[in-house]
Amino acid sequence: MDAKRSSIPDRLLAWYDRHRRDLPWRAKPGEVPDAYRVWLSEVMLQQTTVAAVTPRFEAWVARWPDFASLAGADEADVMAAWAGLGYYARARNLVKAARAVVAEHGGAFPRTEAGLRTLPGLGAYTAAAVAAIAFGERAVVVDANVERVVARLFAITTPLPAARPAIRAAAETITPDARAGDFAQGMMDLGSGVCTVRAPKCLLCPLREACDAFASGAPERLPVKAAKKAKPQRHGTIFWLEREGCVLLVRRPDRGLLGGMRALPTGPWVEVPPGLAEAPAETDWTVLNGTVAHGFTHFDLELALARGMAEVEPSVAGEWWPIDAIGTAGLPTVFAKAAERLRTGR
DNA sequence: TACACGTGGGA
DNA sequence: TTCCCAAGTGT
Repeated sequence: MDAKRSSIPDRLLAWYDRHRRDLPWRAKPGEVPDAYRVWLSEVMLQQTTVAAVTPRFEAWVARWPDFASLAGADEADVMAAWAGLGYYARARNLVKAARAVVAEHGGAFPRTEAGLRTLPGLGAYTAAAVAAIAFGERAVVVDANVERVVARLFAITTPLPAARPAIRAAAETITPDARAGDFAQGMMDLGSGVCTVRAPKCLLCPLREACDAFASGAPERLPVKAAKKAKPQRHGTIFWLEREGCVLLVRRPDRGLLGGMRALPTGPWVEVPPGLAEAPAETDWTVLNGTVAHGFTHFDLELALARGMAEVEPSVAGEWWPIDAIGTAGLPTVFAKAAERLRTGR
């Protein structure tokens, strides 16, 4: 490795010592990291911004401060606590992993990348990040920030995701044996605040002199990404069934979209508006004017809203939830949005 | 490998 | 408004 590359770890660590972000899950210099908090934060931060995670992290650790408390939690409470954060498999896997730690590891988190990797919800990134940050293991931590920084440092022009092996190999060559956790967090802070997607602040970058993309004059062109596919449009109907000041909520199947979450009953989500298909009860439905639009990762959804009074027993299993407490039900955003419209009938 | 899987914020 | 994107994982 040439001299400009060999200086990267020291330069990055020195920059981190001066500019590290103070985050609620991050141990202060000299403190011993709390593995539970490190793990929880890493899972919450998957595809989710620091701004969105911060208040949710604080509320979560106040309620479930360690593996034992989370392992003993009611799964429905956990899912409701996760509502609005998205990617709900993360919450299901948090409970599974906490229970595995208590039942199979004697309450102690595995301390190696390989051991962590066996737990549900800990993939290549999170296992490496926890091993490095919580336990000081030298692990090669590659998230979207690191991908961007490394693609630029080494001027890797292969489009993502095909570039992943080359990026990992390059990251391997600059990962130090000591302070691997600080190095990982430093790379992420650098990617987040300096080596940004648009308009990178190269004049503030400690690695500028080692960066081939900076030398090229157009670092923002890297990394190259593959073109994305168009999102299909789907249509559906949400049903608001009332009885004595309550509304019928169902629990979605454990697998699949919004799995395990409390929800309003819906019909199918399909190419053509399905009308009142699969309504949860026979009644005189009123279809509201207007629709609710919601974008998921891989399709856009337009929902018609139907209101009705329960005159007979519903045809689906569910729970009657007080309408004036609908905010405590832990509904995913798409249903919270619809509920706000339906509650008032507008 | 490719796709399913959420959401809110910035430009 | 629309598009892009964020500390990815599981199948």
